[in-house]
Amino acid sequence: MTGPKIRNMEEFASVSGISRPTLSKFFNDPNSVRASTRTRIEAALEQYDYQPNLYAVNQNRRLTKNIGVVVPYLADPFFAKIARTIEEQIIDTGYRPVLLGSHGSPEMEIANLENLRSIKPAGVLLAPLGRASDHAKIETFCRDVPTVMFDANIDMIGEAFVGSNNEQSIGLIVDYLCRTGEPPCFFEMKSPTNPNAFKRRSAYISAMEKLGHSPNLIQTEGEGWEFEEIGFREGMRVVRDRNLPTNTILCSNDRLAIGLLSAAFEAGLRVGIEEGCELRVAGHDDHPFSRYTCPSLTTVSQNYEAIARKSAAVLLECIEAEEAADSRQETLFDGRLIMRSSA
Amino acid sequence: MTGPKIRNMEEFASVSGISRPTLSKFFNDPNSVRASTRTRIEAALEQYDYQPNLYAVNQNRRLTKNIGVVVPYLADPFFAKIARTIEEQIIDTGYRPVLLGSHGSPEMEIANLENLRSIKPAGVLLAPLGRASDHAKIETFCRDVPTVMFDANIDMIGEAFVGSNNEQSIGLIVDYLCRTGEPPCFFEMKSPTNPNAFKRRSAYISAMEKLGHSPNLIQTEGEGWEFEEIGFREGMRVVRDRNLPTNTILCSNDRLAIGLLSAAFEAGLRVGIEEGCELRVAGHDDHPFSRYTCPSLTTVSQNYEAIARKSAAVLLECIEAEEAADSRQETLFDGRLIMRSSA
DNA sequence: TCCAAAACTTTACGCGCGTAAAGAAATATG
DNA sequence: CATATTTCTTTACGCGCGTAAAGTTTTGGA
Repeated sequence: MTGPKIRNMEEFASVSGISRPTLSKFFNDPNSVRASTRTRIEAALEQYDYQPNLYAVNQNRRLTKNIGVVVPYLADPFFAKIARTIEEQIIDTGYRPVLLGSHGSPEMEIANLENLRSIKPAGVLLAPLGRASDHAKIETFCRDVPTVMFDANIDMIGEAFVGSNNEQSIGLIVDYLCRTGEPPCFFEMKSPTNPNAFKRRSAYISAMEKLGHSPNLIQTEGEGWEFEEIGFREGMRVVRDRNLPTNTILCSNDRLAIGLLSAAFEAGLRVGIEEGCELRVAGHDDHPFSRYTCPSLTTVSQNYEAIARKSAAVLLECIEAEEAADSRQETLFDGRLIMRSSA
Repeated sequence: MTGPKIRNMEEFASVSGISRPTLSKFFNDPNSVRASTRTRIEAALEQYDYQPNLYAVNQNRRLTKNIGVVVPYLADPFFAKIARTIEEQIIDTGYRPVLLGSHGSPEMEIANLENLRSIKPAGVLLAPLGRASDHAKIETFCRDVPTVMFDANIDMIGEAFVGSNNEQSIGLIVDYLCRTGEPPCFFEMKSPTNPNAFKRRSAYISAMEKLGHSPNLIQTEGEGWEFEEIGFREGMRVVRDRNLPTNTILCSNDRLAIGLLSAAFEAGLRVGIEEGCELRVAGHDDHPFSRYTCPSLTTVSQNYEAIARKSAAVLLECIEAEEAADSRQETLFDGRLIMRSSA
């Protein structure tokens, strides 16, 4: 960084003694040039600080190094965390992540994709809103740019899907709850925002039936992404009526459980596995805050680290293969039981 | 969208009957052309779907329409929310927000800024890490690109600062707590991650002294952004020792309070304003989850909507003025007391 | 109606880099 | 050491758009 400011690749070529086309190759992929010249270039880079103009590069390359990352709701710490992990993966492989949140809105989800189109991304990692998503438009988008879905699947759309094995994880916790107390009823939204909710519902039902219990669904009203609010409101009703068929509630996700726990607390209902508790509550996802609920929430954690790694890896494969895969692979990771004091 | 795909502005010029330079003006600012031609262009845009190549545009314009938004921690819903609001403001004014989170790391904060440099942003909205930030490097950055700080101030750096009036908001809640019960002690991190913490500490002290009480600080160990964890750990100690000089605790922020409440609950300590409660706990920020703590958290809300609007507005002024302001304005918004059941 | 000002068209160049082609130089192979 | 192969340099063009300059048309005010 001692020399004067370099204005363009031409100038850097003259001061470094390397021809511009070779430099161009180098910046595209440092390993595409001979080791000795690579060393020379890197030495020059230490002296003069230069980096290629991003816009000029991307205008001319047919594929940019940009990778879009779209999540349904950035204010949900779960998505913020998984997005962050994905970003790290992408950066490590030399690409540039572009993070966008859809704020729970299908229109914004499509707007985000259209926006990504204009930066010509090499690929996109999309955690779709799910049921509410505009499937047709997403499919159109996926035909143009390699897209891997994660967290929530949309059948047949995108190059691949990476997510959680809801069948396994719900089975795990239903199993645990039945083993340690009364079989759970299932607390969820009547028309869930998230498509995983449907998988979890049916996973709950089949897990219960396998154990010889009859499933019992508590379906709340409410739309949108204010899950705590919904869990709280409906939880108040459930708790007030006191007409539960069981003392154990399994929530479709942790955020509903957080609202429910809050309602139970306000109603003076003791929740937990300790002596004298009237209710057990369990969640799903191991939300960052579930450790600090009162009582702390028993739940099942998604392996979001693995999901992030795998989805990024699969997308990069697609990109480097430079052609649409002939088959659509789906990868599901198992959940892990997190035993705390609420159930 | 009926016609064939348009490849570039040249083509769009021929099909629309408008010359390319005029189109270029239009896309830069629709109001810079005569109303009649603007109508003609917009009519053509409805028929043929075309939008200028982002990279070609940005390569040649001396200033892009990009605006960087950097927050210290995206997984904190408070920052996710304020960032979202800022993004909306930016989009409304025809700019493109680029959202980056620093993940609590000073290195990543600088890396984010360097990254932004390469996309030549028209300006940047920065919520710095604060104490941990590399002040020198941030200052260097601010000399090159117009930057408005929000949430946390760094003295003399950036074009302006927009944030909360900690003096007022802490005064508000100290006042309330003293009025309705025992004067509070102050629960905070010994070496706080956030610079607002220092302001809040001194605001607490002066508010207490003004009311004729002697201030009392409980300073926890711990570094980083896992505030709930820190609040919980230290809360356990406080609760176990039971040697508080008062039954009222004011936390430096809601996330510490969330951890503290969790600790109190586990220790079987009843928190709240109701009959029979042993402890009152209050927070600061009106964190999205503070409504659902047990008991629900009494706190003071930051006017993040106003902060977001104002900081975006100030930055746009700077950008359109095209010169560094001669003075550095600081705008502080008042907080609002949110009374719930914890205090 | 006339005329100056405003807005437009035409023409042309430049931005910084990707990339193709042909020849020169450096390596690898026997 | 001679030759084949790889890698480099030189040269040249194109990407899509910003923008300046000069000439032409449109507009609006008196």
